[in-house]
Amino acid sequence: MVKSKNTEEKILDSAREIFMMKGFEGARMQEIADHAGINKALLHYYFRSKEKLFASIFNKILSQIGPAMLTFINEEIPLEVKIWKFVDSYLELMKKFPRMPLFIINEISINPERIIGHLNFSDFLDLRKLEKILHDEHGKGRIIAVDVKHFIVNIIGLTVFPLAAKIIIQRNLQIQNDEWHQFIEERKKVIPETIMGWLKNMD
Amino acid sequence: MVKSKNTEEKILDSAREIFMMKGFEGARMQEIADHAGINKALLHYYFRSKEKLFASIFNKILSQIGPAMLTFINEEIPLEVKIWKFVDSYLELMKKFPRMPLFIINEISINPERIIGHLNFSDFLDLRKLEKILHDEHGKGRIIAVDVKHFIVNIIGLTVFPLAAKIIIQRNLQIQNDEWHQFIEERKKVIPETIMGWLKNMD
DNA sequence: ATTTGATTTAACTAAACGGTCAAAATTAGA
DNA sequence: TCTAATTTTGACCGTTTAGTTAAATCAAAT
Repeated sequence: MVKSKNTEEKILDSAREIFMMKGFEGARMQEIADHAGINKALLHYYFRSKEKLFASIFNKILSQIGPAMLTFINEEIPLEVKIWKFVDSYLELMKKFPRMPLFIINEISINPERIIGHLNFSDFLDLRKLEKILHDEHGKGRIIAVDVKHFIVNIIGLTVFPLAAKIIIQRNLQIQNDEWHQFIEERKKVIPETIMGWLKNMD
Repeated sequence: MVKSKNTEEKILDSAREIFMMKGFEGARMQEIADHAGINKALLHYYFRSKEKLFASIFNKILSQIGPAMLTFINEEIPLEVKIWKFVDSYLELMKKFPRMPLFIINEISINPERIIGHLNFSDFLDLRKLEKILHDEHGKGRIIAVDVKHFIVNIIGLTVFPLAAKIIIQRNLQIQNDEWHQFIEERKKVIPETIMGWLKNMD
């Protein structure tokens, strides 16, 4: 006999929702149970502790991020298109779960021990390969020489920051809720332009 | 008769330390008291509640950020230098409190109501003025036409993200603790280069 | 229909937490 | 030195929290 798939899924969905909204410390098992429409005891019946429940949803989330951005690097397409594909797939993924980036960064920063082993994007982001691509492009005189670390931090920073700091940006740049989607769409153009402008800035 | 300045300062320092490390929900009044070397009752004697103590350090922190980055915009210096000055002053300020950016973004995102009124960088960042600068530079044919919103998000994203995601970046790009300082120094060059490359990318 | 195992519930526990209180200690002015 | 206000403390309180337990319900197989 299998534990009702429905109940387990309802729990995981609710846990993700509440944990993302309040963080590990701020989340309450009672609130997760309420949100799932079940008893608190049943919550502990499925996932023995808050820590284990958190680990379940956290692993699930992390395992979804990688593959969603994996594809672009191996395809035989121009560098600019690779960047666009990365930004596009990342921003599309985050439309469903806007709080995900900030949630992940924060929980890892506050409690790195809990995470060890889970998060290495080396699984889906081959540093050496990327380094080779940049090196080759530079060899062909197409781009300036850049450090792959700054290349990655630049792209991810430009992409992730506006999502993580959404509320602050909305408040200060006065972007209404209905304009936010448009702003994110614009970034799909702006980010590749920014990176390529940098790479091609050959004075 | 004045409340011992020493004790109040010790409390505020400890509170900032603990709150930044664990967040509002994760922080414990007992831990803050221990860190300050005082009794928990004394903590409540100085700051009546956890909320009020948190508000005190949060306001203090926010009021320090603005002015530290204020100066650059009004000076009669080239745009690139303005950007460099902003990045430099921001990164220097964050050397003392590396967890500050993530802390601020997270607490505001989780509980925006608590913050209302505190955070508007419109006090020190005049959007219209910046817009005029970009417009004039474009008029002189020096840069492409860009949206000031993306200009700001780009600069802040490139600057703040590596600080906020420090642990994740260190793990994945294999930057040791003693190399981190060097990496941040490098970003003072990379960020202005990235932005200016973008702005001057006139095909 | 009865049995067996999985699922769900209400009621409970122990510990941790923010906060209070009254008394003790300290400080500063008269 | 004495007094009065401020500062500091240990002991305490009520609530909230994650987690447990034992009984009840349900579903499927015999």
